[in-house]
Amino acid sequence: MKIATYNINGINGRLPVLLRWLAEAEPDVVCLQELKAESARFPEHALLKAGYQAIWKGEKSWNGVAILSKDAIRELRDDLPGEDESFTHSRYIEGFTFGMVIACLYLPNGNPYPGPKFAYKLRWFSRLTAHANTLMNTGLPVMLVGDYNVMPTELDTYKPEKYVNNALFRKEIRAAYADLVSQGWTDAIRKLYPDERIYTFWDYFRNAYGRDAGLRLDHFLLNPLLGGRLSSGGVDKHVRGWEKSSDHAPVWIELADADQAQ
DNA sequence: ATGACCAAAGCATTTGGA
Repeated sequence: MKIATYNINGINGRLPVLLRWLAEAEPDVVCLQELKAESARFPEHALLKAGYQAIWKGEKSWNGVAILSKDAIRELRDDLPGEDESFTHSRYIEGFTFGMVIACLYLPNGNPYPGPKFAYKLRWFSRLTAHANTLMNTGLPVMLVGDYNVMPTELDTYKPEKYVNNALFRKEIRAAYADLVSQGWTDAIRKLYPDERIYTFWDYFRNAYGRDAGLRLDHFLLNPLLGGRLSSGGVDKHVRGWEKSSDHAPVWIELADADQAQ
């Protein structure tokens, strides 16, 4: 089965692009970020017509996450656990579908560094890591999918030196990512392509896509039950070149059936 | 160092994005 993640950057403005890509790529499950729409404005009907059931959590103007599935999907939670008065953004939704727990997340950008937004990003990350530890120990197949707003290593940006003091690449945030992964998660795309420069985002500015000045920000973290089923994956880079495209491209992986995995 | 391009909100221009 095929699972994808796509920071759509406005689900209503880019609905034609999303539907075109869904018809072409035929993923079974899709995690979406940056809906930029209130929950009531989620295009549920158009997606049902395209064959997808959905769970979502929007908010006015910004953020917003959703999970689409060709099979029934049950919502498990619509935020990370814990208390934080600044935790009002719609950045996390977790569902159960195809026998797996799928967490769809949109980590804060965190710029400018240093500052309160970067501190918020670190706080958000530490709560994700705490909850990830809980999920890791459930005994269920789990994946943490979405826009992490983190380039994990120097291989994940076209120009590492330019990003040393950027919130997407600061050493604290790379350390937080490495700390999360060390719980036993597999970074699926990096596992499949250990040495390649693979990007999932190209800025609208400065012809970044044309110059391939990209960043790898969208990740699949698989727990060991799913890591053994990973069979392929990639970035639908051409979609970034479409008219009215998001600044991110869809990323996808394929898993072998549970009974075929070893 | 700056600005370049987008969407949303709301109807001009600001804000956030990464």
